Amino acid sequence: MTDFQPKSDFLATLIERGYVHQASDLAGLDALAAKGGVVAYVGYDCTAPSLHIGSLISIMMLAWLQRTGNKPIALMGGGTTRVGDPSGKDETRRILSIEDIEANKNGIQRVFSNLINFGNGTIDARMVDNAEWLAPLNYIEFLRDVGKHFSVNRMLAMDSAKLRLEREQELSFIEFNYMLLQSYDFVELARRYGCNLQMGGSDQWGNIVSGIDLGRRMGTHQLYALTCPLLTTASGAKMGKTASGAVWLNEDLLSAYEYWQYWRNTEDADVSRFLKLFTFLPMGEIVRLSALGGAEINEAKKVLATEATALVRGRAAAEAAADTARRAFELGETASSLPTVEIAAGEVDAGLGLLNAFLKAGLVSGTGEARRQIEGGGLKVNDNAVSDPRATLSRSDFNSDGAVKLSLGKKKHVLLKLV
RNA sequence: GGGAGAAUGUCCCGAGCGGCAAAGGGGGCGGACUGUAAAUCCGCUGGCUAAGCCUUCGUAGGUUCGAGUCCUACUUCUCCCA
Repeated sequence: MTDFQPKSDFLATLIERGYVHQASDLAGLDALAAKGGVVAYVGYDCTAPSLHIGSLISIMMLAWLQRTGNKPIALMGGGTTRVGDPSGKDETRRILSIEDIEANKNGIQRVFSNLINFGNGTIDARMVDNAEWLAPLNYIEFLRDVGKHFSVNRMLAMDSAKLRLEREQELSFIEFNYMLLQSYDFVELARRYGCNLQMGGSDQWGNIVSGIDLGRRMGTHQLYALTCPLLTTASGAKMGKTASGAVWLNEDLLSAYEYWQYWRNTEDADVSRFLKLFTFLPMGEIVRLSALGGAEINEAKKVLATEATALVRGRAAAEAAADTARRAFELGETASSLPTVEIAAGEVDAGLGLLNAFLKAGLVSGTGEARRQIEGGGLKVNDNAVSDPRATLSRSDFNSDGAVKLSLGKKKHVLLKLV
């Protein structure tokens, strides 16, 4: 892959920035991309009300595709989610109701318009839902038209099924069918929209290639596959997980400030890779930032955080998050833009215990945890460590704006504000 | 259909002669060191109105002063035979 010299901007960019893990026919795809002839899709399951950063790479691939003169399609798995993809999963996922799937779909769709332009022009992106053609399918017809092209022997040999079988874990028939549906999606998109490339995470390789195969058997034009690596951090953790859960792309599930913080806390060894994958910064700038050593690399992390946040949440939100962080961490100020929780003045006057104050602020999950954190020196009120679990909050702890700063550890701060 | 085994702390894996809030590990959180990094070291990791009280070992009963541990039934999963 490294010795391939792409002629198209699309592949040149993707390869240079580290998006490419595996591809079915690089030369053929390159030729197509060089003349702006690629129509590529990525499918997204509707299993949660928002995508998280695990899906961000593939969205970036769609964005680059458009920026290099080709047409992206974002496919919502409104149909396939009713079945459940077994790829890379140990256990059967619970089957979601159709209402949940629809609600999730509505949440997921929102992110895309930040990164991709939708419309009716040749290069404008399309958003489609595979429920459109999967839901009305007739079982017998589907078996005759599509099912006959699949070999169970071959399907059993593919990783998604093989792993389950080897580990003697349940693989239900409904999941086993997922591959057929995803393959059929590819064919359907080829027929409807001239789609000729499917991209996705490396765990999707089997499903994608089997779609190419189905396309050939069902007489579509030549189809291509391109996968990106599944991301882990330099220290091996899966990306997108934090203490409080996934790193969501939607604002209502994770504030811009917290999203910015996620990127700010990137490990040194990941900075260069993430700048390439999760920003549109030109390579020259990335090379310069990546060369920063020691404490200076923090500058690069701030750029990464702001750029990555701007992509998904908008430039203004990203700048605001950066500013909040700068005040809180570098100037030691109590920035009024920190996450804020309101509290009734009467509650404070009645004598509010610190334990419960931290609980209200959402910094601890219970007073038990608050007690433990006090023992470990992890709780601070207005930057002063708390030592007495029986202490209470009083009016004098609040500043002139009627706010106290409660902190858990060095990074998590919440303002309690009187109302 | 017959036989054998398993289910443990609401993140996961996993020990547990009738005295158990229950070993150990991973993960996570906090502290120290740093640079809001990694690595390393230390502490914590059921809930609460907290020297006490309450609720936990698949479900429901039973034996016992006392049950995660013994008995019975049920549920689910795995394996072997058919």
